[in-house]
Amino acid sequence: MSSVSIKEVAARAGVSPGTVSNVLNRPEKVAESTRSRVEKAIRDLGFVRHGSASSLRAGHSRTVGLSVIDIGNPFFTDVAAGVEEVASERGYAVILGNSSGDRLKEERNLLVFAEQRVRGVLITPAGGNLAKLDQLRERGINVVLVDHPAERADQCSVAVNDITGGSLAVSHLLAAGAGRIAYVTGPLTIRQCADRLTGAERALAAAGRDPGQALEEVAMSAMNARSGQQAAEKLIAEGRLPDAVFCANDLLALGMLRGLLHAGVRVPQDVLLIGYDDIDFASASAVSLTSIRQPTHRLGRVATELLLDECDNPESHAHQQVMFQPELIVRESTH
Amino acid sequence: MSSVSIKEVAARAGVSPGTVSNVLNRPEKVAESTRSRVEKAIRDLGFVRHGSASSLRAGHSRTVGLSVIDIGNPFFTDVAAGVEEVASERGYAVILGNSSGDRLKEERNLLVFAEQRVRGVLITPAGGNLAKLDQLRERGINVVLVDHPAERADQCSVAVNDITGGSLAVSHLLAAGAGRIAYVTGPLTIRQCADRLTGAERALAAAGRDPGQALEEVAMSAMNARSGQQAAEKLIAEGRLPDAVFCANDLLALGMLRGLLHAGVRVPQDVLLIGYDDIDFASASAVSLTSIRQPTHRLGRVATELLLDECDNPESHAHQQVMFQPELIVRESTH
DNA sequence: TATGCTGGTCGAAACGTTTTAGTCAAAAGC
DNA sequence: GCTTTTGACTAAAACGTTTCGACCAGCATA
Repeated sequence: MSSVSIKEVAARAGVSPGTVSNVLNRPEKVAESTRSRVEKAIRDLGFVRHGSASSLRAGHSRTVGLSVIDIGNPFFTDVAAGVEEVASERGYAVILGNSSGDRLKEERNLLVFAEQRVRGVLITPAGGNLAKLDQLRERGINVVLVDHPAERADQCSVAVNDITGGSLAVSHLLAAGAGRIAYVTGPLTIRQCADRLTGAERALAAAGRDPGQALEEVAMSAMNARSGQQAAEKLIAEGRLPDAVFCANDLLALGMLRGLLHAGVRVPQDVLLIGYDDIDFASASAVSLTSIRQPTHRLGRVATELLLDECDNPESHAHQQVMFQPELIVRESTH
Repeated sequence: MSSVSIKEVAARAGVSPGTVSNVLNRPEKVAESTRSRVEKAIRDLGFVRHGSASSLRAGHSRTVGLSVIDIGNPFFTDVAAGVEEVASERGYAVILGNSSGDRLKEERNLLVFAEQRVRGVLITPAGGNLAKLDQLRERGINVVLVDHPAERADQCSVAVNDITGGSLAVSHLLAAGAGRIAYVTGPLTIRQCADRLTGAERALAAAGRDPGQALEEVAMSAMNARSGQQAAEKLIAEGRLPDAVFCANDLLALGMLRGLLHAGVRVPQDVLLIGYDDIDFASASAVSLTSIRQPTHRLGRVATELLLDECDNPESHAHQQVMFQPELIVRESTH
């Protein structure tokens, strides 16, 4: 109820409001003695700066918006944790938006961000709203793309090379002796899924195989464990079990694993299995899962650092399109 | 850059700023013809209300703070998804804070929330900061406790009965023929862990067993899969494998499962296993996991509804301490 | 002694809304 | 036909900061 304002602090410390503001924002500008007097008044009165008033006058807030595709996916959760970490270190608050892959929902999130006059936006675009993002930029809100390489050079982005990832996975399967490989994926309209496929095909070509022969695509509509299990059942029912299965994410792979084991197919003896993302649960499954690790947490951290750098040093800031490299983590499922 | 204000909209529509504000906030108060004229001006100019200015003057923002203990835990993720859903429906933005179980970090989050003058706070307390929460309330910021029953009647809380949950788990194990049961848990200073133990003991007592005899506690410092596996290794090494294992959460249970299978112990033939939370991965593990389901998503939704009701209808609002009941989900691991 | 600096502080004008009291014309009540 | 009421709108005062020019004392320079 009783919100103490900067004026009351000023009165108690016997200075002007402007001086209190200086203590808050540029302590070095005010004399030691008055500073400590003001600080005491702040403590005594339990003063807390009014963020809205502050950002109204200052022209910018200390918040960033984060829009993710699926807060339930450990991949995004890890990213979010990294974002929150950096933002918190720098005194920024994170406004969370979950687009659920829905373009309209994502648009609503962006509107909320715009209303809050966030300092910047971190977004894994669900698709279709790239023009909206440019509008945000025109409004002076910086945008960093997360897990999505920027097409243009005038913006920052942070991503992981999915083509390399796909190659890593398939090369490993080939080295382990696989002949026919199934690629279990989500919709190929999802960039990540498509890129991983490209990588897989390149690895096959590099090994002298014909991708059209050696690789079978199994596209599911969702990318969760249920879909993975359905894919397993399908492969088994149709009697065309491959030597190895490459799943576009770990949730699919875990479902696949369960489906295979359930039908008495042994992993890795009968079928090799590799996932993608290396979520925590990948190592905890009954047959621990070989996977492609992405620096998820790092992704979130770097994206946020880039964003805040762009905010705090607008003229010295150089846009960067950071591309991380994925890493193969070998475990029981291909061993 | 070019932020259009309400004044410019007013000028273009040939009305006063106050009228534009009315169109925004109480459209029914303004005549049809002017309203549509103003709305057109808003669209033409791409006006977006300045949240800070709005909340400065109005005295309250349209944001809520959410402080969770571990954003990496699917339990909290599901809660957060529910929160985000309701908040978004009602036009509120969610400010996310991750306390990592750290009291200082939690305190920092609360400070950020206070600065942002959030309308309310949703928090799963990490411990020790309950006085700080009262301070928030004095400042007029409503607080709803999440997964933590309120001790006093003057506040809202949403929780799930962990005693019942513990009883459900152990009753089920007893019915399945278990004699000696191990309870693998995190620190018993965590309320949830302690309550689940209490429930377990009650179930034993109700079945005429002596809890001191039939139940062995194995307390680990962390509640993740790694700890679960360590617990399994410990039980096996010491040669005191029980008939059944009750884990205080699914992460522990998944680790336990892996540890047992790895050592050639069959689940459920040799040892029955039950977890807690029923996270998605529980059903996707190689031996699907019997677990205690909590209405996680619901928890988040109801907590947010309660909070926003308290904010929007301060006088008619009745504080509620909602207690949900957990549910036993039987799967292969006890079958 | 006059002049220019400098470090420290002050006062007041913003920032973009919301809200309250007030204006004014037209409709309604008697 | 006069007052009241109503409906639609306006003008201006807040809300709590930040920032900018002004100010002033003290000190060094000339």
